[in-house]
Amino acid sequence: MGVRMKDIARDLGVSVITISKVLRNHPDVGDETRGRVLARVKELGYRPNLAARSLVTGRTYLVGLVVPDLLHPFFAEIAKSLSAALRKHGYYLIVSSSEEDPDLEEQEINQLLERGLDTLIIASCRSTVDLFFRIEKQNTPYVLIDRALPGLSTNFVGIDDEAVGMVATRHLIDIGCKRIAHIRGPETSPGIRRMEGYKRALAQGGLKIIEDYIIAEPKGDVETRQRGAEAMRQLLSLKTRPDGIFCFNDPLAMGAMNYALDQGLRIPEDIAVIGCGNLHYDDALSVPLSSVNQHSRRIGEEAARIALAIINSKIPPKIESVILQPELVARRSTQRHSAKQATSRARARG
Amino acid sequence: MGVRMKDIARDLGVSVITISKVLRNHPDVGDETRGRVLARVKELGYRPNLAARSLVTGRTYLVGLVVPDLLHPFFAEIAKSLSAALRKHGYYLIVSSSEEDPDLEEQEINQLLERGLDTLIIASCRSTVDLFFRIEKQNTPYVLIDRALPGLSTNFVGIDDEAVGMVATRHLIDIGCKRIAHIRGPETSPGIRRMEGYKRALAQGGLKIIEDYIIAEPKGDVETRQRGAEAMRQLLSLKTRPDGIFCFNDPLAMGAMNYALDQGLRIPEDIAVIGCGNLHYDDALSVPLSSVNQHSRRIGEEAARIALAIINSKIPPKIESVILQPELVARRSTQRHSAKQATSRARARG
DNA sequence: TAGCTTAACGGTATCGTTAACTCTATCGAA
DNA sequence: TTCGATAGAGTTAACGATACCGTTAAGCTA
Repeated sequence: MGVRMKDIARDLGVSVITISKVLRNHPDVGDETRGRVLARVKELGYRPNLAARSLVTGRTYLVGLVVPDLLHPFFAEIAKSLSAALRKHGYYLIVSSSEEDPDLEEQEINQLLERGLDTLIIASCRSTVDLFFRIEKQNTPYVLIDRALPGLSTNFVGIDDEAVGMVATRHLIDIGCKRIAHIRGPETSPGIRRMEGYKRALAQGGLKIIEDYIIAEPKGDVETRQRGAEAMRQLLSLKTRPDGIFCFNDPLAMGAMNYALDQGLRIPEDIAVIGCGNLHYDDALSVPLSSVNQHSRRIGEEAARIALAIINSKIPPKIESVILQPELVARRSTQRHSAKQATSRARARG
Repeated sequence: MGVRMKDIARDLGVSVITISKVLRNHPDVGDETRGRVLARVKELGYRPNLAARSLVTGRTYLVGLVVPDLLHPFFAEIAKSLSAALRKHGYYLIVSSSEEDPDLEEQEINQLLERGLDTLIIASCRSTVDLFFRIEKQNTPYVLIDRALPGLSTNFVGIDDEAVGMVATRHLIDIGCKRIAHIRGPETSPGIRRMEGYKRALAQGGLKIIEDYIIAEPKGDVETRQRGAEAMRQLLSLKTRPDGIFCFNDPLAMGAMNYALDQGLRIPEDIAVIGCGNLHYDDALSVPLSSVNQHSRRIGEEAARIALAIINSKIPPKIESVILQPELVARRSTQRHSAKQATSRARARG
């Protein structure tokens, strides 16, 4: 196809090895020779054949990413920052979406392993660890992100999900909510830990934990927002309805808010709502939604850093765990004490 | 590392070639031998080394995708469906984001070419064709998506952007708008053609084209929504303000809507607004936004089909151009009259 | 001058797979 | 019987790069 080392070597009257050394910055080459080689390399537009290089070095220069949903802005942003960070070091990212389906996730991971990767980065929707033991057997290093797995001590980058639950719930307490409900997420580590944070904040705030106020994410093959609406329906049918709701994520919160608004309730006057994710359209909603920032970009960057560290060290480096702290983003949906602003848009909604 | 063909061959007392033939479904193998090989392959968990395969076949089994913005749901969905479609055929997708920057795009493309790809799929933010001539010289086939380039006859998959402009504008006419404005997108083919469609629909509807009603996308390093708000500000400062607005995309429309609402205007009563993209949060906005569906999933699938066709044909296949037709999604932001009136008008128009 | 170190370069084997042949039975038809 | 066709296997030679080790020449020390 293109021009090979061999061509340049013949051209310059040196050996192929010398070319190879120049390109890899090996010291065993004289300055004059190095200069001639580099000039010719540029002139001929030589590009190394990575397949050949892979074959002998055993590296593929590829990193795989498996996430539950590539369309979710949180994961999309992770993918983007990860890809950019890897690219800077000559590595490329292959992405994969598991659609929150453990079986599909396994299939995707197997396909990626078959492809041959230097590292695998996974936000797993699985609750068991067996698959990961198998990955370890295959000698492909991996980094978990977002979702930790109990009983698996491995590299991890994510947010402190208990703190997420605490920050959000404490904010609701701070604005004066007394009956705070929680719409849960899936039964993965973020879902569990955010609920724990919610409970802990309630306890610290001197509020009782009411089991009826904790709604499991409704099942069914419908959009997340519809599940949020269904959860809100359940909450509103209770004898004493809550006055504040912490939702596992923003789409759930959107669904819940819209259902409440449709029922004629006012947000935040009747019910305050806070989500998590700080999605980029949160402030354009009918009622701008308070949320908790998850630092998706940082997660991608840290995951890239760890991945490269693993790849570049001969011996397995020590296991790293990066836990980021969440950040409250307060908007109108929890703005309990200034009813002034809730005018023009509320009217337009009609 | 893992288990190789050699191991299986030694194990079974046959030659490596036979294993290779079995794995490639070559006919020159007896059924009994084939069975024994497959059984052992499965038992030992053999995975082919793609680097070695690449070296001899000259294929990398990788397809590259370059889009202006990976976080934009339109492109995210294309990436997702493309990746899934390719995976079914043993190909993998590497994604790249150019951030609407032509220079960065060139850099990303060069990096991807260096990596070695079987095909490149590009939604280009460039307006010149020179880069693509260079790509052609490098012998990497490519497919353009979403944005066509004038003077470049090549494989293309996208939507009929003139039809987008016509469908949206005609809808505004149908609901009774008389003074229809347009907030433009970037100066790429979709931006230009949608405006042409807008003008053509106005002409067909017997409305005058008023240059003041055509607002170029405001510049500046701000979010798209803020640009939409700024455009709306300009429109509202006109002596006679428009009563309907077709926006190049949904984020622009969101910004425009929110600005109008904040100014105390009612949507759709005072101004009807329609965007394009049918983003998945359109119906959760303060006023659910009418839009035009761009069939992003189909675009990804068609691009994958063409890419695979190119890869699998020895001779370059004939150039394909797939133009999808847009689809109106009417929501509250254009719900001017009762449904009855709207349909009768549409019927009257023929 | 012998012996040693160091800089600069080259030879050879190898990575795991496939393409393009070649070889050898077996079988049926002439 | 003999010939050729055919099915099923194997032989050989790449593919393009790197690792490992060896070689050479120059410079230095004693």
